[in-house]
Amino acid sequence: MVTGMQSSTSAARPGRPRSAAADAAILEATREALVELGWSKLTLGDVATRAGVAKTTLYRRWAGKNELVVDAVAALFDELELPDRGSLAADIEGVVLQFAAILDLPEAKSGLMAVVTESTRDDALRERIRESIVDRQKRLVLEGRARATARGELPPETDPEEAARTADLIFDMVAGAVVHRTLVSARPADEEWVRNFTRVLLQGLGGPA
Amino acid sequence: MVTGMQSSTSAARPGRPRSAAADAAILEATREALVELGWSKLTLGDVATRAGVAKTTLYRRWAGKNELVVDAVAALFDELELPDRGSLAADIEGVVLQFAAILDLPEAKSGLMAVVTESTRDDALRERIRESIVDRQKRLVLEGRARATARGELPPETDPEEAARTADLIFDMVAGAVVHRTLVSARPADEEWVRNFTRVLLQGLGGPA
DNA sequence: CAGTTACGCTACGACTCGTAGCGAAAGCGA
DNA sequence: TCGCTTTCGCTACGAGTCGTAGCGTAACTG
Repeated sequence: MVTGMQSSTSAARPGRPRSAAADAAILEATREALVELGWSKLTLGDVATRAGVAKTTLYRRWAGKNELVVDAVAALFDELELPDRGSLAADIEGVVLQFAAILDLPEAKSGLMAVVTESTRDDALRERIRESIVDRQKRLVLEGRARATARGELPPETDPEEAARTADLIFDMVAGAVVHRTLVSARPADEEWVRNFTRVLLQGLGGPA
Repeated sequence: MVTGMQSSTSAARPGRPRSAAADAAILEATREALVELGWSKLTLGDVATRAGVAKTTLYRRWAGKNELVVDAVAALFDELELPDRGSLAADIEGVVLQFAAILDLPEAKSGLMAVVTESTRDDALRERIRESIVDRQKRLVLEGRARATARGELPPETDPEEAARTADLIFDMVAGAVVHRTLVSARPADEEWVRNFTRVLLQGLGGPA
């Protein structure tokens, strides 16, 4: 969730507690509005109406459109997993297809890209995106590499700093390619594309066709 | 420029001609406003004031914010070139560094991402982006491959359909990785990163470190 | 000079923004 | 049961932006 609450298990403060149901309804209404209206035409007043809460309630919990949409979209990426398919190539293909399926949702398309756009001028927002979305998924790269190393498909890493750099690079290459394919080229990241992508990623451009 | 004019060298229509200087001033003012205000806070009224034209003039030429920013940003990418550096790796590194430098401009960051975001809900806008930005740069991939094939660094393509698919894949991988590195990871695509990226792209993950 | 188009300017209704103020509701401890 | 505290829904508000219409003037053509 990562709302800006004062967290730290404040454990039963006095007064009326915030409605957890309202939180869920607001986030769901936000995703719904993203699908129907897109980012630019989404208004907080409309979201409040859809969620059945007052506009003021919404402003009491989120600072603005950006923060709200980050939370609404972040949940979509939490279901990503890396099932063990027996080989590095198969593992990559599997997780990339999952990622592509999520990115194919209209609420993910417009929501994620919009907050990334806004983050170019808002460092706090960028940090929030990194915490609640990006860094959480980087685990997939580390896990996949660990498995592949155990299988003997990749040489063991010696320099930990070098290893971290490579992990970041892989993440940028995988996520970047899928996003560009889906949003800019506007063509589906289907099985055939993923197969070709994985081949180039593993064997390079000179590899067998 | 790619404004929606009726083109086809309409050759001296009657009446007062549109001021070319106004076009240039508006696009320049748009880039300036993107730097200072970012996408979401950019208003067409402000752009008109900066450019020294009336707001109505602006609306007579562009349908809205999206179309205006596409034209304002497209020009930034036209200076990309592919100087012959003697090897495929060096060619790639050179053009990627150029691309990264452009993406580092604030007006490119916020402007490009914003219109891509809007294009998820506007097919006409996406097509406009493809025409005036994306497809124009795909030439770099084709040129680089042709050179590499001539040098013997890549096997000659036999199936033209397969060749086109691969070119699209490469473009998504290169552009996507640089964009993700620059905007999402928010770290510089400097020489070291580009060197590592190129190595993985050419030799794959299993290649020598 | 008449015809046509672009221009700058002003004004407008419609909409969204984010906030303030109010009374009522919901939880807590005494 | 009674206060105390916080949240809630609701209404209202000034400020700002949107996109368009109307008007008189400027620029160019035949």
